[in-house]
Amino acid sequence: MSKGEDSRKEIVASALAMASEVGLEGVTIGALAERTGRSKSGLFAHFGSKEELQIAILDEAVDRFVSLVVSPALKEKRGLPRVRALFERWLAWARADFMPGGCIFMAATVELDDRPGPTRDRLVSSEKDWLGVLSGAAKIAVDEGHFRPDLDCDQFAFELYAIAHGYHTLARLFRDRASEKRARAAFDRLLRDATISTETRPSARPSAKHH
Amino acid sequence: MSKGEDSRKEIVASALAMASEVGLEGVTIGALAERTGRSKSGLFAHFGSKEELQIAILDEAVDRFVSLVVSPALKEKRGLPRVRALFERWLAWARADFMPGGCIFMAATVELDDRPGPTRDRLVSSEKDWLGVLSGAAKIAVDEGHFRPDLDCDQFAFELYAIAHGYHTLARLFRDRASEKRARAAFDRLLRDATISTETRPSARPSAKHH
DNA sequence: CTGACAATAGAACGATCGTTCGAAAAATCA
DNA sequence: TGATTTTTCGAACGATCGTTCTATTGTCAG
Repeated sequence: MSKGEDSRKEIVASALAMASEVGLEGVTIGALAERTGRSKSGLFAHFGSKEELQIAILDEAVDRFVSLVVSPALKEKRGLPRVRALFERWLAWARADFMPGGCIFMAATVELDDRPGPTRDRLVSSEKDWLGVLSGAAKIAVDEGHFRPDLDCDQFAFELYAIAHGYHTLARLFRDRASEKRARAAFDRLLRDATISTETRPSARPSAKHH
Repeated sequence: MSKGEDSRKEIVASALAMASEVGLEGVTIGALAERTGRSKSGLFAHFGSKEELQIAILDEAVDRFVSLVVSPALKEKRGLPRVRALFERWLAWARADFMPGGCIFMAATVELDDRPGPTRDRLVSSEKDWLGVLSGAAKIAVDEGHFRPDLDCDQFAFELYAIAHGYHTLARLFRDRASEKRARAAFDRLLRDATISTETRPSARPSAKHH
């Protein structure tokens, strides 16, 4: 690896940590330069614009997310074990030490939801992918017979997403461990509901088809 | 009302709208002055510091939240109707036209969770209050016999909180109406679980309760 | 109408923002 | 090694940041 790639990697890693604390916009060229012991212009030359730096941060985060959350979970057995792994690793991701300010995606979502542009586009597509992974994992669990056949997998993904966001928000705001227990309890309830077949519920009839 | 109070109100209202789009830190004195047709220093004099302006924004948001969400819901019948009203009004709040950038509390939470100070303290206490209202409403529903007696009301509040945050996040990120349906479905599932007593869950049994 | 006081404006402050440019230093290749 | 390219730096740019002054305007009671 060339020298340039090396220092770019190092800069982006530092920028990722910084962005998790102060947001993508809060990662200032000057502050990042000082943090990494470089000159403003020397650092700036690696990216060409602040927007490119922000995209580099998001790309780095996606890479790490895939290698720390998605890939390991895909090595778990298909179905319920994989769904569990995705959830557990997601929780762990949100407290990763290289993001001392919390999940960068959740921070970026709030920051970018009103600012059209390539940075936002990158975030939207990666979040869409992630929801697809969650929904797909649920679908596999259905196929494996772990979940009920009429489960709405997109709905399952939404609720999983909501639980993780609720956990993250409250854990960071109140600085306690309680919300982790709450999140796990909510996840258990979600699993219970996905597992139990519909005919055991009052108003449901044994359905053959889903979708 | 004096002239000063009048313009302060007007400034804060404009600042609230702006903060929902660009965050509390993004509300710059200069931009806000131009937006409200005033001089920087004239506007600044109303607050004395940017931090005070941010607190004023949060206070204004709390006032509106109470009068648009909490108070009306408290006029609903105790128990389930009130819980429903809190949820529905919360969803509506998140799309209020005076916050074109979405819920200010959710934006502020991400922005302030790493920045200790009076602004963060204000936010934390108001979020704690809100979770207390939700939990309390669930408790009343238990007392009224609408929810099962062994319901964990704090857990209920957490899950309601998570659903609303998931809705808000995805609605703003993907700019579609789908997440509203998802949120309502998740809420229904939450209610179903809070309603059915625990002993009916493992095995199927036609319950008497429905809404 | 006048005097007191509140509200707003204008100009300027040092600091920092993202960005540009040309030169020095370091790394790479012949 | 010498030549060349890549990487880094220092200085400066105009713009904007929050904030502080002083001066001017507007409001309102006596």
